[in-house]
Amino acid sequence: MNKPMPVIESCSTCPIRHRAVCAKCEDDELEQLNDIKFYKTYSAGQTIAMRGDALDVVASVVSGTATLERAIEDGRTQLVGLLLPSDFIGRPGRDTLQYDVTAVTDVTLCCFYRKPFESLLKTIPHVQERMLEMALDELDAARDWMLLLGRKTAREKIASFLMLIAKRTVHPDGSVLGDTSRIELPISREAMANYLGLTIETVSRQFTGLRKDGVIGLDGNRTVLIPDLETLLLESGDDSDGGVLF
Amino acid sequence: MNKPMPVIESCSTCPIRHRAVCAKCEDDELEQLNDIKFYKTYSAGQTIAMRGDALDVVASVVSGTATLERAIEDGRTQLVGLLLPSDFIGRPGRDTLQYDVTAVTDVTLCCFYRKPFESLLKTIPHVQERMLEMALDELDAARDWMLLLGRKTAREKIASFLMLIAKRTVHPDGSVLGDTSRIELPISREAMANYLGLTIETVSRQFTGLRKDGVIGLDGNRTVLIPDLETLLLESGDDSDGGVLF
DNA sequence: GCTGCGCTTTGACACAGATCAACGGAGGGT
DNA sequence: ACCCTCCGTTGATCTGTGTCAAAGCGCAGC
Repeated sequence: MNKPMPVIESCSTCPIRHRAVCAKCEDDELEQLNDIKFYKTYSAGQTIAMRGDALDVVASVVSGTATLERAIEDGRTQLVGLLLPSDFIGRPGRDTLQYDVTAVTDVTLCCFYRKPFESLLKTIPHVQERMLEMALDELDAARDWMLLLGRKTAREKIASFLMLIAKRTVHPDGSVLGDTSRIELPISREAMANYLGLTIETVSRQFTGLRKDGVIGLDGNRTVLIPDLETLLLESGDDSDGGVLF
Repeated sequence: MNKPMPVIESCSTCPIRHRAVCAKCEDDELEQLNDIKFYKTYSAGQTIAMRGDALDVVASVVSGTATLERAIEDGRTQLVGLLLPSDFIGRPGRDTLQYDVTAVTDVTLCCFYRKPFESLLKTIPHVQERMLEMALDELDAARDWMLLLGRKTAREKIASFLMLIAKRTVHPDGSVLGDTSRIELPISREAMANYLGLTIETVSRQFTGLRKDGVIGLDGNRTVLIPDLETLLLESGDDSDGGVLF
């Protein structure tokens, strides 16, 4: 179903070396992280952790996609985060997990036991620095998402989501935005619905609508063709964005 | 309209000394912050800063309430944060502001120029530590809010909002949760609507509904009586919460 | 005490998206 | 090749919330 998981020898060859919590580390600091890290893999669909679990381990996503989910009694659920490679799971200074974490594709995590990691935070300022940066970035992303959930129409929500994926898609040649004309959706219709505060039926209808209007093309369920990124951006509702993409 | 602003002599007598970014500072560290801080006040309704503004100054809210807002072209706006005393405005490492910041009551800010503040971050680990803690807390709050915006009904949204205010209300006697039977809403119906992803008409109708059902009482527009916090919690949709209130 | 303005409430109606239900199509197991 | 299951699509209808409109209420200024 998937390509075999790449074997990672050491931090220096790690694919997320320059984007994860370790991004700012010097070689000697990296060494310290290297000493206490360990890898764990999960297969698609598997639960990584559940709300209320003891938070003994924190981790970075090395490859694959996972979701962060919040649920209420009657079955309603809201996806509150999409964890792509380099994203961080868990938080120092808290001992139970607040969300359900699920692997949606096969996932490899670079894990640390929380306690030693917390000690390292104090001795390696570059890790804490990077953690703060990442937390603030996620906070901004969460706030943009609040605008989407509170005020955007279904069509705008779908368009915004596609823009998000397009922006985070790394292409085979390594470029990030070069050819965004073809993107792979990392999650199912159901997960998308949960992310966007919609039902799967509405998601499906909006996809059909955007296709009929020529904004996107569909090639199977998971592949979306974007003939013109500008048009899609317009549909997303946040044009005149100040234009800052990253 | 308001009580006169309290004059703050030094950090040691500051009302937010133990909750703001400086919470973990030792006396000598506090001294350093003290040296570069300055106060600024805004009156109710005034714009503190706008999206796109250069972010030369970062600040903590000392007293009053401000809002963090995101807008799209056609006038739709979404409140993405409620800034109460001890909350932080601005972020190190970014040079333009992402949101509109508005004072909803008279507000006093404890300000720092961003550049020197960033330098201090590197030399005073306790500030960075606290910033990280606060950023992660806000991230959790933002995610809970995403659940609210994406999945809750109008009535649940209002109930959740009232719970939020009840929890953060500090009573005259200094207790936090003691007598929550009477709370003051810090913001107008319009701001509430923008916070909850509703219209003011719906907000109004839900207030009326909750009153008719005896869940709350109203005393004027800004004062809400809560006969039974349990009942309100039930209406908010996140009972079986794990019960952790703080 | 009146007048006018802003905020809130209430009412009538419209509509986007939810809900309920049926169908289609791809992939895997036998 | 067949069936079965899972996922996505499409259709018909319902409903919660938005929209448009008007009326109530409190408060500042004259």
